[in-house]
Amino acid sequence: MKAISYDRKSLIALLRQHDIAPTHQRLEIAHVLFSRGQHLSADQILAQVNERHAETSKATVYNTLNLFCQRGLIREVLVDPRRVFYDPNTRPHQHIYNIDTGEITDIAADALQVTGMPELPAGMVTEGVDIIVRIRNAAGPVR
Amino acid sequence: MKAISYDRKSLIALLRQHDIAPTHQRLEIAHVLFSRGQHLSADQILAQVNERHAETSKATVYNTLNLFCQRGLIREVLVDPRRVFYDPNTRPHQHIYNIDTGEITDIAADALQVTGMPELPAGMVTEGVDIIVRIRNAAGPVR
DNA sequence: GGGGTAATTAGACAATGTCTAGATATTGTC
DNA sequence: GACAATATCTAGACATTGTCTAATTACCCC
Repeated sequence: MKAISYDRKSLIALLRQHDIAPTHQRLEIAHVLFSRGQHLSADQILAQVNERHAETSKATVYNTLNLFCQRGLIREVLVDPRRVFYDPNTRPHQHIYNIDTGEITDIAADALQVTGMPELPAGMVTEGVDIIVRIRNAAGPVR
Repeated sequence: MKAISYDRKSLIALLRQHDIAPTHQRLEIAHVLFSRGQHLSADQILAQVNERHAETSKATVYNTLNLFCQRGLIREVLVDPRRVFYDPNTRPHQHIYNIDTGEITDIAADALQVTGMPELPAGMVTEGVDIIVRIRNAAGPVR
């Protein structure tokens, strides 16, 4: 990750760059996502935003995450059928998913290369290629 | 797809090969999956199995799909955060997902090649590599 | 055919995410 | 700053997908 300082001003600028009005709640949510740089679920974000004082509702967290996705500020990661994770890193990269622990790790895009992409039907364009490498402990899950 | 006839006897043999007792409900569910060779959600399978006469409960459909997955008879496909799709083709291959229509198409495994897999942490093994190519209509979604 | 085990069932429950209508905040204009 | 217009936020109802439980039913083997 490039070293970016995510103070209040940087976050406001970041939202403005993506045509998002920087409200208090949106800044709180952006702060949680970008300061940790981790892959978090809506639930985890809701909990962290309201850690000290309850100040953001569930609806706002979901609305905001969907808005951030639409505007290209963050990305969805679909690895666990039970919930969506959100990735503050939108530069091209792929993911390793530990099916025992649930841990998600990045793979740099320049490491992984895909060749042999088939022709798409006429009029279709590629929106993105998601790669998930599922790993587990060789000895089996810890019980 | 290899041409396989999925009559009752073949399906019974298929389940037995995977250590699954061939009950009436399991055969119905296997029939829906293998005769169409499509990617179906639990809901779609439940509806198709009970199309003529209601004979299989929701719980059984979910239990059976999970059992089939565990025993390697079918595979989960995670492309839509709202529901899991099940793929009767377990040979190595990847998927194209049309984000406008929801359509899922196979890519033959020998077409797509991935190079540059990073080293895994000690004691970890790869369970599988899932690739999803998200496509859409170049002109934007039909409204 | 009887007894033991495995499978199935209806419906309650859980988790994640969406929607609605009313309240609150923000912004631009004077 | 005050106002109006617009955008955002909220609580809680709702929807959907999937799991669990306790009781019933089917299957299998002797």
